[in-house]
Amino acid sequence: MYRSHTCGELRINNAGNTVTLAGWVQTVRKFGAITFVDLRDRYGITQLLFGEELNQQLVENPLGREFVLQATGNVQERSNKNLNIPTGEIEIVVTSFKILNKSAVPPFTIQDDTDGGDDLRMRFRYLDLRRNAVRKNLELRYAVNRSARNYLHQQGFMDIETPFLIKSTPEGARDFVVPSRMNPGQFYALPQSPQTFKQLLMVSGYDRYYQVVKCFRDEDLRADRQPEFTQIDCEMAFVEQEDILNMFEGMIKHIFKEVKGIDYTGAVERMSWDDAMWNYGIDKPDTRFEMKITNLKFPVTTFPAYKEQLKSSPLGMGATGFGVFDNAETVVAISIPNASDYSRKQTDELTEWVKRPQIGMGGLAFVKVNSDGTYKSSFDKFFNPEQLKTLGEFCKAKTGDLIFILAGAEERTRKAISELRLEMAERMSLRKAGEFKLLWVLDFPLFEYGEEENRWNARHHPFTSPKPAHIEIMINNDPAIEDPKKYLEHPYANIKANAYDMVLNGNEIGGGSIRIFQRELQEKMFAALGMSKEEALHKFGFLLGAFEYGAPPHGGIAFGFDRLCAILGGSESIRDFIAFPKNNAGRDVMLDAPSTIDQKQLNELQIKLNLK
RNA sequence: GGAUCGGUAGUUCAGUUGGUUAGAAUGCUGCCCUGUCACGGCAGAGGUCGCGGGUUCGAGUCCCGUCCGGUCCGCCA
Repeated sequence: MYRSHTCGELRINNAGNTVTLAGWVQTVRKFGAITFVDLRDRYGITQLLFGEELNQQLVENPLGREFVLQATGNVQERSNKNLNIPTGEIEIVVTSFKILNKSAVPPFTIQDDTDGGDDLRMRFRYLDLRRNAVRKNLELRYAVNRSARNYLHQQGFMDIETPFLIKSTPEGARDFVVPSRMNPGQFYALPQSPQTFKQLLMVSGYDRYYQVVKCFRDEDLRADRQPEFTQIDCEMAFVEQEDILNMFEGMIKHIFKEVKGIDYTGAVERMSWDDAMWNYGIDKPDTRFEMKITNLKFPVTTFPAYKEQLKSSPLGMGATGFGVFDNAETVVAISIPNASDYSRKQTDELTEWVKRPQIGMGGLAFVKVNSDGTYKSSFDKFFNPEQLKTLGEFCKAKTGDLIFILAGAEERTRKAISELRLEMAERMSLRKAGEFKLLWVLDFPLFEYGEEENRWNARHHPFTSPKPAHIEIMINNDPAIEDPKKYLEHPYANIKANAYDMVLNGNEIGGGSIRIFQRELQEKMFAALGMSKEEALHKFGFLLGAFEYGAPPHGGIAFGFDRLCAILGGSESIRDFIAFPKNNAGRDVMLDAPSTIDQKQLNELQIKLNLK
């Protein structure tokens, strides 16, 4: 028996017991004749007291940081208690000890506030994982996993594993490929998601499926993106959108309750994609705060429903004399409350901020609504006080507001104002850490225009069904785009999908759709994406075939598990919620992977390298 | 594919307009210390300033290239 207790469980009522502990040496504090040792395991820290009679043994067997130590002794109440730790009222008076293993001096301190940098911590991830901060994240991850599984199990979902070695279908993301030794010249692909398998399971009658499953995408990384990542992947048969939204709203609320102790009361807010883009400039708005954008000018084709607003806008029709506005396709504004006292330095700094290549705007115009009711703008040369007042009122600006205005090409400008909105919210401390705000974004466009090939791409994926009312548009119109500049006028641009995203604090945490389940419509969809009949059969023949044998209506959703954990843990980066993550170049710096392979292996695979 | 920030002691960092022997904290080693828990005190060891080239009387500092790491844009159905 190595231990009778963990290092986290002994309390004052254990006083008098004889116990044996095993763990890692956190610190050694020597005081002449007596020595204190903090012994750590993943359950906590317990103080060991080595008395005078053990001095000689300690000289012969010196202890160092991270040594693995087994100690037997008696629990006693401390004379000086440490109320900062749960075991702080007691200590173990050691009677005998044994060094189970020595340790080299660790390259960084194993403490909550470690001195180790990110790179070093990743290289020695097995040491980093000993730290409380990282361990807490993995514990949170496990709690979320368990909670999701519990909920889904209660709801009758069945966990079914799907294969990792599958067929490459390079539609969306790049596939990771795996050469097949037994089939020279042929390759498996690792799944970007179990999408088609879960649909086949619906055809097979497993009408409630889920899996906490690894997915693989060979694309460039970000702080919140890894080449292999985990999804909570779910699918249901005989459901419509409303059923899915209710079921998975329930799941997230269940997780909030079990993991964070938060009662998320009331229904999750719902917003159409059009409204999200119109009011926030992005399809995943952070709704913890308002600060909606005002559309002063925009292409009618993008927002046909708002034609009237364009007419009433002070910039919408005709020339103002200010070229920046007059020449822009889109002009959008946000009012920042209580910011009219921003200095020249601050507005200059924000101007530089929007001019960075990542944002890419030409400049930043502003209007201050002064406390005396007057308006002061960065373009006073072109606008008289009356015009400024009209503009300010149109933006619904209040006294003390600072209105920022961006002008430029539709897509870029809308994205920029959305970034500026988040940046200003950050500066005004409106993105509160402990607050969680969920949102469903609905009615996404089914297609998006692909400039490179001048054709339609599936915005979600090619298995997403159109809104029932829009199926006719698809069937009755040719997908071909004659004039690339007028793609927005093509009937396909108006087709909305039965697709939905769940957004948490401005992060997409899940997305899904009601699927196509009839062969004809699925074929029509492949054709719309520029796939020939032969190509569709070659890539997805199995699915089209399955649809001929009684495919039920079905739909589903997948949650980004790593990201969900990171947000619940209050972090921007998902790496500390993954035990062994990759760096931003897709490398595992601990394993030093990827790496070259032996010529023997290449020969077996009949692969010849052709490196540039 | 692109932008940007960084790389100096085991570690985290400082290092001025280019100028004598490159510093601090922490860690490490040794000695002292019977109530610490970020213990304390004294002493000591520890550096190819990422790498290569260039400018210069002289480069950690300036220039070019390259490698490594962080963040972002493109990309991510």
